[in-house]
Amino acid sequence: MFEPLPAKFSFPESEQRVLEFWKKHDVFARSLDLRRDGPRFVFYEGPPTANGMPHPGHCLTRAIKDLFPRYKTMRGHLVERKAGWDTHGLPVEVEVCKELGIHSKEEIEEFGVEEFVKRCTESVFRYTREWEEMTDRLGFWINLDEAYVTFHQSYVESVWWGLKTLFERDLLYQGHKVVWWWAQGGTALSAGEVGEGYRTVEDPSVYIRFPLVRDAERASRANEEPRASARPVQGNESAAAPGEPRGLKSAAPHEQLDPSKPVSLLVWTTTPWTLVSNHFAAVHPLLDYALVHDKTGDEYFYIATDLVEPIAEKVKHEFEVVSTCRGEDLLGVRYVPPFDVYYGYRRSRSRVYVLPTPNLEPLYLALGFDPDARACDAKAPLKSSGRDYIGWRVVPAEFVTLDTGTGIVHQAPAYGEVDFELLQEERERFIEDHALPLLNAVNPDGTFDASAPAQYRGRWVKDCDKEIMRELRDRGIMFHQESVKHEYPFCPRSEDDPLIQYARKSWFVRTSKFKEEFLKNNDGIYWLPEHIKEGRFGDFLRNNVDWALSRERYWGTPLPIWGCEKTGKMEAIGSYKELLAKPGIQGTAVWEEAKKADPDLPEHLKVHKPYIDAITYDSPFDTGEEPRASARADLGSETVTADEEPRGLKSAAHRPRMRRVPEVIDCWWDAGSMPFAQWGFPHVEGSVETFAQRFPCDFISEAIDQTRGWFYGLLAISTLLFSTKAEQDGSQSRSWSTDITHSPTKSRYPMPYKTCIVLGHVMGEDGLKMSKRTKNFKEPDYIFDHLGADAMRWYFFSAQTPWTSVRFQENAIRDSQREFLVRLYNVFSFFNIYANIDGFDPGTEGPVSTQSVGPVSNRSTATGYKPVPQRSQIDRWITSELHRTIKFVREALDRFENYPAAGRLNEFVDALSNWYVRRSRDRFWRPLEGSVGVPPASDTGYKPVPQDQDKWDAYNTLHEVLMTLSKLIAPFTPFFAETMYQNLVRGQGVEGARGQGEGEDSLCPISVHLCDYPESDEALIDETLAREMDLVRQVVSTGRAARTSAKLKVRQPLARVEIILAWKEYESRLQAHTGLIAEELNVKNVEFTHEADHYVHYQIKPNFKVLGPKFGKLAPKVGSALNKLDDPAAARKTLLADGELALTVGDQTVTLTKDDVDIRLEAKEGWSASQGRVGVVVVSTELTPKLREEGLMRELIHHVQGLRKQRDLAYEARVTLYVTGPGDFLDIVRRFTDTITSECLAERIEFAAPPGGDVLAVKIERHEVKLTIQPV
RNA sequence: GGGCUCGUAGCUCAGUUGGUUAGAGCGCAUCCCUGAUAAGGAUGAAGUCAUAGGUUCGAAUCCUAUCGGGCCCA
Repeated sequence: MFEPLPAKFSFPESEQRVLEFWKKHDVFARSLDLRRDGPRFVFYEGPPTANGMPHPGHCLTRAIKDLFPRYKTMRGHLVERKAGWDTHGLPVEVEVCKELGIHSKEEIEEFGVEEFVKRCTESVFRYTREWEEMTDRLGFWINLDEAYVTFHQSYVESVWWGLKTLFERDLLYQGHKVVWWWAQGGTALSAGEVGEGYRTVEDPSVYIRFPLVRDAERASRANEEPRASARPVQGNESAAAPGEPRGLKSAAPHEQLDPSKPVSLLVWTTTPWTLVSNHFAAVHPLLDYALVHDKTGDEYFYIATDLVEPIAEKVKHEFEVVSTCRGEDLLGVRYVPPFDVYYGYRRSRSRVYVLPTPNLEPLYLALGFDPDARACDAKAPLKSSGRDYIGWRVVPAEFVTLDTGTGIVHQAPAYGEVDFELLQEERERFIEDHALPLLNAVNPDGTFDASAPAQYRGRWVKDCDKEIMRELRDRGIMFHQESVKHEYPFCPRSEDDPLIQYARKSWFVRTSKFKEEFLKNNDGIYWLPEHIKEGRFGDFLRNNVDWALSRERYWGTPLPIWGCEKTGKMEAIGSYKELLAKPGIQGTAVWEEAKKADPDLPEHLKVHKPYIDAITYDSPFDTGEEPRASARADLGSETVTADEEPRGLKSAAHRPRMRRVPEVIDCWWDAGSMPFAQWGFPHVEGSVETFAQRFPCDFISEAIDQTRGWFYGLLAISTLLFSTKAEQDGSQSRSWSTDITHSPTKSRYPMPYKTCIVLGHVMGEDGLKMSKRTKNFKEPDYIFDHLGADAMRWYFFSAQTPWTSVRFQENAIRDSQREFLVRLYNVFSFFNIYANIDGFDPGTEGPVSTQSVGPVSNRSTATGYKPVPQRSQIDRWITSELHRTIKFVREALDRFENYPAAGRLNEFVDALSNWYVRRSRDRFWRPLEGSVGVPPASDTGYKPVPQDQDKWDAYNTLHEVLMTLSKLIAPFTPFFAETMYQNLVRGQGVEGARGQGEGEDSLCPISVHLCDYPESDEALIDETLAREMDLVRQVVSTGRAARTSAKLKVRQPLARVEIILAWKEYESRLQAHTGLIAEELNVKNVEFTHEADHYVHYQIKPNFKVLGPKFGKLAPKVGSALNKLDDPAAARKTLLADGELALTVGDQTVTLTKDDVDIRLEAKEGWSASQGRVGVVVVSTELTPKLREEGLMRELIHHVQGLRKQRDLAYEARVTLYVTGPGDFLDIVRRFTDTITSECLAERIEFAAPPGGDVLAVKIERHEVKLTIQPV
């Protein structure tokens, strides 16, 4: 007995019961236990952040992450799944700021870092419950109880270990980076965040004069060597001879002019505030530049030659080109910038001088090379010998274009990435890096600092634009001013704050040194889709730049570097324990007191700001040597610096202390460290071994935006720490990694993951990005409650390849559910109903095999069991289809291709429902021999009799198929699979399932998820039968079309169909199935006709695939000649008889063979015929009286069945049928009494008016008939 | 602005190495069937394969450019 299914089956409700069942029996844990000795399949969970509600996109990721581990588990692997939470980063801080109603870093400091950080820990777990519920409800099996958490002490210390290793290998260093800076928030934003915040705004667009310094030195040289002739064209090499300032050798056109004439570079900018910090003017060395005479203002300008006309037109001035030159001729030309603050700066002569701002320190230091000069005249020594000016001269740059501006670009390296790179290039020419200062008149909070002109100090730079422009106009520097609309980024979290590009000191990891290793590693990764490997990801690796690691924020893994306050020398710390073991440790009390004051404070916070910052220790670097001033700034000192009086002297009485640098690190680094940090490697006991067993990983999957996030982080960090190159680098930490990389069982590449499925994004109902504002998507919970988790999962798996973006549409999910799950449910329910009616027993004495169905399966105790090969054709056919499907699905899943696998399952269920069950229905309905309709319960001692064998074959086959299917779909739709399994195999609904261990043995696990994945049995696959059945289905489909066109209902039996096949060999395939075709088409006879010219036209079509290569240019002509054949039927005969056909094409004759052409059939008009791919089917429309009578009988049965349904009678209920009507009709009914009573489960037919009750009056053809049924 | 990717029926998507007649499902319309009923079947309408060039005997497919969407980076 199978637990009867409810009248109204609800997927969501049944899923709830399955969830309870899993929980009650701890099925996930048992599925792991079961495979304890199996080979590992390593899965890494990319940690989500739980500070927001989970949305449909997260469901997709989690569905895919569940599918393959479930599959691998059923294939015998041990697939541990450790969850993780990403808890650090700016988004968390911003979320907390929002709650607190604060904004800037100052406000955070004011609020208190201690409390702030505590709030962050609370914020990141705000939605943990929702996340856990979603995870659970979706059926994503993952160990949430032992999740790794990136802010936990053991995790942080693991990350520290990695960073220390890199620091000691000189792979972690400090440098500058120009970032998109949110000044009000005091932080850099990630590219993604910047991308979100672009808006169209109107900004000033100004053309500015940079008057030239009429350099006497240069001019005299120019006179000696007027216009040097041919020069090499390569930018940098060209201009400067060794030891000479660049450009000095060449002569620029203006040097021929009268020195009293005003000559300027004309530059363009949209950010006037950056002019204060101007350092260079850049030209493209290979572009043409013109010296123009502006007749309107009687002055001279340099601009790019191609822009002379557009600019003249724009400003409505009359320009005259005096002469032209290459950009490289201008290199080294000096100019006067708009502001004097740096240009005119002079190093103080006084012994003690306090700089007004730390931003001046670089300039102050740079002037050390030429202490007596004003900055504009200062020179510093070059590597090549000689000296060059430290600024305010023309430099070469490849990035200069003619798209906008003047072809001469104002350079303020502190506020532009390319500007900054250019500064670095210039620096390369000098012996000392700091010979060229980074000029920066802006504080990190976006206000002008004390080095800026007095009227702008302390004000937000963008607010000063207008006044700066007015000043420049007043001073005659402004040449032209307008405004321009363009895209400019704003802070996406605080929409009124424009971002600025701003150079910050930052810590970098030298990833670029490992580019080759990355690529080698990438080479072995199996990417889906494939193009990621060489495309997006490969490109990213090839263009690798050093990882900017540090963040000037509060909530993140603290950078574990302590520096000597005196010497600036630094060292890295690998763990908290290591830190506490340092000599002269101080500051631990801060944490202890905080903990005492608030015992609930998470212990993990002690490795975080601000507590960790309080810990200092004695410097090991106090060797008495002089400090380097530049080193002092590395400790984040913003304090005033005095000449020759280093800050350290203040504490000279004490031993110098080691203090932590202030930064925290990029949270992507946290996530990328998870392969080892999730185990607390190497500090936690046993973690080295644990890690070694679980590295590298077999499978990860996240959405495409993780390419440069987690995917890169994982690969980069693992390669840096554990690759061959890492070993060669050598370090004291090497012993850790050798354990991993020397393990003979692990291949060195790829690491840290072997397969990566890159998912597309989930879109809203309208195909656009999901948006909380427009609410263009349904919440996951809504789908769970209305359609169920399986429906959502199936939609994700089956609707498209996982890497295309998918619309989250309720209707689409419902449709895919209907197509697969509902259809499958119908079959399942059909089986359930009739198996119970007939008392089919799947075999209770021996357990059902967990292995796939096959001749060896332990099912011999099932009612009427017979091995598959001895069963009927259709049973063998569906079993064969099942095993072909198993094979296909396994192969697809082994390649991590869920989409084709799901598609194949869908096709199988369609074949099962629309062919097997439909074709086999009457086998299930037929009464058991001698039962007189009363089904024998299995306990009445019923013994199968031979007459019933076909019925039991059908039950066995369908049961085997459904049972196997439940396992096959288990990784995809785990809930419904469980429901089916419990019902079919365990013989009950999940809620009634036997308790743990009870009635269970190795062959009958209590859950489908503890079963092995079905194996395909080649012996049961019959490819020939599959092809035949395919052909039959096509013929039947064609035949039905023919009936439709003749307007003959399928109920009406017909005398015969004729099948005309395009190819003779099809006939032999169909011969064995004529009975089936006859039944399906409700005809008495099936005939094959070969020469049927009266039914069909023949067409001889060119087969270009063969003709093309054979005839080349003649092929189209041969083709059209074939299409224009006068008598294709005759040509066909010739071809069939002789094997070849001569054809005249133009003036030549060609010979065609059978392979050169395609013969097609087309039904002639006037026949009830229809054509399909295989041929033409013609139905005979002639109705004999006998056929007509049969049709009437079927019509009658149809109405009776309608009545049964209308009365809601049980399927097996017996009735008495009352019929009245015309005598001739009743005669027919009498003749068919046997058929009617059997089909309608009628005990007898009364030809009398019924004794009351509902009477159905119908018209059957021309007969008025009254019908009534009464249950017996 | 650069890189990657996609653009095929009203919608969602297939379309293998180029082969002349571009498919499926859903939806729609008409009809049928109904003892699986949240079903099932048949037929039909619907496509300048984003656009423009090129290569080729032949292009949805290969090449180039353009337009549009997405993602990543500037």
